[in-house]
Amino acid sequence: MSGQSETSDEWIYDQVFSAVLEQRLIPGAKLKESELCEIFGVSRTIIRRILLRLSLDKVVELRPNRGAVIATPAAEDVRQIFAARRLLEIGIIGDACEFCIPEDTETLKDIVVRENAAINSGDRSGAIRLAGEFHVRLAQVARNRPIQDLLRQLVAQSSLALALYESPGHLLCVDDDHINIVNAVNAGEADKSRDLMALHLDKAEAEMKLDAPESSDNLKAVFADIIEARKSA
Amino acid sequence: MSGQSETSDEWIYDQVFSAVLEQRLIPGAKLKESELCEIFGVSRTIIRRILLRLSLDKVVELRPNRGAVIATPAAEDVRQIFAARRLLEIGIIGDACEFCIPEDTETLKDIVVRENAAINSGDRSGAIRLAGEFHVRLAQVARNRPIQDLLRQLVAQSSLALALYESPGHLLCVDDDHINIVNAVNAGEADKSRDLMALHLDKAEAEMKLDAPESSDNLKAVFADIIEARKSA
DNA sequence: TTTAAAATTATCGTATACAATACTGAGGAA
DNA sequence: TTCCTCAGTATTGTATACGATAATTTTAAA
Repeated sequence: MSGQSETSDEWIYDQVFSAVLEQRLIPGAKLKESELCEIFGVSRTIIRRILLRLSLDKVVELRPNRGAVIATPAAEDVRQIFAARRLLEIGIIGDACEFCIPEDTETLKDIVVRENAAINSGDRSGAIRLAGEFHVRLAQVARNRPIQDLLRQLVAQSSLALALYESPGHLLCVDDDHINIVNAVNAGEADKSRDLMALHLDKAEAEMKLDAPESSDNLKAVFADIIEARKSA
Repeated sequence: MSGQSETSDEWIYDQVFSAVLEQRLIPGAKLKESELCEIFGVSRTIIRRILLRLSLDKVVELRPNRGAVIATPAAEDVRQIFAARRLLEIGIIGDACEFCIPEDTETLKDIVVRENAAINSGDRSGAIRLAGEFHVRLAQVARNRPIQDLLRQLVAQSSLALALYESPGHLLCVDDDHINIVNAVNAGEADKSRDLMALHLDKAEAEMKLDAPESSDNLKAVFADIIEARKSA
């Protein structure tokens, strides 16, 4: 939509998104246009364009005449998001195995290295972002642009979900899932890659406490223990 | 983004999209903002928002400082779009069979009926739109909102591709694919549904002349015969 | 006649102004 | 009190103004 600004837009979009990943912006937080204008030094025209994009990616919710807030996906939404990811990612990994060239392997490994570095240095936003980029890049290796684009949206939503549903105090930790997948894909082992990916996605979903009652705006639910105590008394 | 205008936005978006489906706007056609403003009686603010959405859906291409044009997907893009659709639609149809309730069947059948009516009355835009809606609704029956949203984008791109690549003079004609799929899904026959859907998508892709050289802006390619004739002379 | 460069025009990109809507809090009635 | 109503304020939605970039035409020279 803009020449130089395609970059500026992207930057602001990423800044907001990073704030979500780092839980500086939690689901439900209000995004006042005028404040964002001051922060980023641009007019509402720009901010509103970015809010629209974020809303189309389901990262923020645009409430007519009532402003934008960080989206609050329900547990069921997250399950569906992961179901969609399973379909796409397991579906394309065969092609990824077929088309993977050394350069692709190089790129993927580099992402994993940087991801682990981010985890070790406590760069939460960077780690989540790189984890997401890994999955999107795999779609690129499969040589399917539309799926890559779709996956980008799903990954963004997954990242938001992570901020909402991960166990409190849960720290990101290094595991070998990603690097194992790269190696299997690089070796062209389609079946093994599929299995690894399936397990990895299951694990990622399991890490979120989707079964827990949503930390809701339902006060009775939040203070259920007190209500119980009063009943006994 | 707007209260009443969420509706108005949608309407203008659909009007532009319909023009594409009816080939009143062909790929490459320029969409001048000021003209769209006059036509729809709104300011550039609104038009630009809609153009941004159309571009995110890959229906129009936004060229920085050079305006918007109807997108021109390459043959390879269309193949990838259909590959993505196969993945999603074949992937979810099992769930559709499982969750389908009479009301869903009713809705789907109604779409097919209206689609056939549109075909018979020569309503090209309506027919293509309803055909697309059929596929999107099937994702809804599968109870997966994210996939439904993703499919909506893919279907929009497919429709654009249809305008580009269908055989010249090719008329839409009634076939039983959609109604057969509804019946199989309604009966809960997962395997049969999958097969029908796979064949249907293959057929839809095959109807486009993706192997033909693109009717390009490459003059030498367009007038290759003349060049050959002169060589012989 | 053709080409190249400069001036002109048109269109896009951003900021801002104004209008419409929703939020907030004070005052009054039940 | 507690609830409701009605200012006043704040925030969003749309239109418009202005500056920047690209397209076009004109003009002049080869």
